[in-house]
Amino acid sequence: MRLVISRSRWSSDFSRWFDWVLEEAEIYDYGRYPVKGMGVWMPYGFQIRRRVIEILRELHDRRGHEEVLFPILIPESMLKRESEHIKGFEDEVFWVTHGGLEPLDVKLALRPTSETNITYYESLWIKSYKQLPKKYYQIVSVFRYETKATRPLVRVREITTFKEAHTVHSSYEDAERQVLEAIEMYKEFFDSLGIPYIISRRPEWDKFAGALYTIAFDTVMPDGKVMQIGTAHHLGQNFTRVFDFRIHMPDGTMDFPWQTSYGVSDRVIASVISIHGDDRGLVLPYHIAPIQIVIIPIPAGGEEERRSVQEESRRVAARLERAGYRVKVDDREELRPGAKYYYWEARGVPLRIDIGPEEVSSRTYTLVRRDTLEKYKVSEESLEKEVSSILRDLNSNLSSRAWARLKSLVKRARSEQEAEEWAVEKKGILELPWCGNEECARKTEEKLDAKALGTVWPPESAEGESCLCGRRAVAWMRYAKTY
RNA sequence: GGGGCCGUCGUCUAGCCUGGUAGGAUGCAGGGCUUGGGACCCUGUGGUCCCGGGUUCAAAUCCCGGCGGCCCCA
Repeated sequence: MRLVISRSRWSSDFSRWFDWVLEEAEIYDYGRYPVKGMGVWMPYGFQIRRRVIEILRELHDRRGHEEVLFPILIPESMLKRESEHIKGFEDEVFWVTHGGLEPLDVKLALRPTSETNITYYESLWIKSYKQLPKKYYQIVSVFRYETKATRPLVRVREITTFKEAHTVHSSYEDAERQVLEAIEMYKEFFDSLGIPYIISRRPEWDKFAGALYTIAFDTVMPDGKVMQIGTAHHLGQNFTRVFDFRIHMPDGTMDFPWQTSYGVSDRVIASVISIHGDDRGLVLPYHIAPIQIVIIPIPAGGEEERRSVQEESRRVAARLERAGYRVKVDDREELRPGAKYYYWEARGVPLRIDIGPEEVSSRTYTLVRRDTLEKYKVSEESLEKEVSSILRDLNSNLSSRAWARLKSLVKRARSEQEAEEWAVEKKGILELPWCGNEECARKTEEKLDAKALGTVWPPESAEGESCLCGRRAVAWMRYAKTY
């Protein structure tokens, strides 16, 4: 029997596919909790999440970031200190207004993000340029009172996995260097998960509330819509000024230091699930898979054969565990092998090993990789070598398949006609020459019924091109339907 | 922000229009028979019909409000 992978439901009915896979693979139980926009991480999903978080920790620690943990409640006066910041968030803050039966005299916000309370503490801890640069991060829940339709992991009211980094610097330039480091870190992070991305400088009117500028990572989901998966902000002195956070500078003066912040969220997990999946369910890169190898004993034949299949399965499991893999023998007697194949395929286990009387007598194993469903006959001696090479190949295949898809969905157009052709389907990202005027981009947004993501980053001049308005273009502006 | 659809065992769903015994499938548990791509048979288990109010002799069903989910448009 020849098995082929199919991705028709995955691409044409993505929304339902996504809900289905979260439930079927026991990742995130959404829609039953009696508070809108909140869900429950189930054990299997939690393990995936934990491994993704560990990658983030390792990355930040290695680059000199220190993990901290700030309170979840922020007093109103503190959150409102920076006026642009609060303007950007005020319509989506959850407020704690009572303690028991008593109304509080100071309202407390459930943090939507932590620039304010962290800056306040930095101002207490940091007195001199000699302490800089300083890089903190925390991985916490943040809350946003979403009024639009919510979606599991993508648009929720409790973002349960918010990695926010906050840094302090003695100059504008050093903070800018930090934004570049953040971009390098996120590239490394998304590359390790095989998630393809494009990097844009968000338009002025869509930057983070309180930032000088925002650099964003976006990816394209199976339905062709674009999702923001990471951002890095140069905060300038906006927050340090309002918290009167001044330090001793090398020249003996006192001045406000410069800051950056950058974050990723649950959406990373949503995208790793979505981008690599297929009609059978999840396909997980092996380093984040809770179970990397599942062994299915095929208990055919007589008593004798069945026992030797059992023993061989356990022996192989032990052997692979010694080699460092997370292995599971599915010896449930109530399910037949076929049902187990579907079960583990839905959960995205990267590699399956079938062991039946045939394998035992021929001293071979049958390996089936999840991404392509290809079968390999492997000799007893070469087991570890083959497993390792298949798993590495699976990861790189996931990545290149995803990158190829993303690249095919980024289109550069030069005329209104080409732009209109794109707008028929609106799949992926459209790049157009842009004159630099907000009004012009706004009009194009309206015309295309798409959102301006920002300009190509690193900056690429659009010399010789002209904007749709006829003026000389200065940059490439990206447009897309977004989540 | 605007519009539409929907909420019944863990899950999917019938019943609702035309008010009167909540039924099926799947899952789960036990047993039998099987086991190389979702087997089958028997038995059992499982429901505050989303919540609150109203109408009625009687509400899953009709009406109002709330909560929650999905889809489309902006």
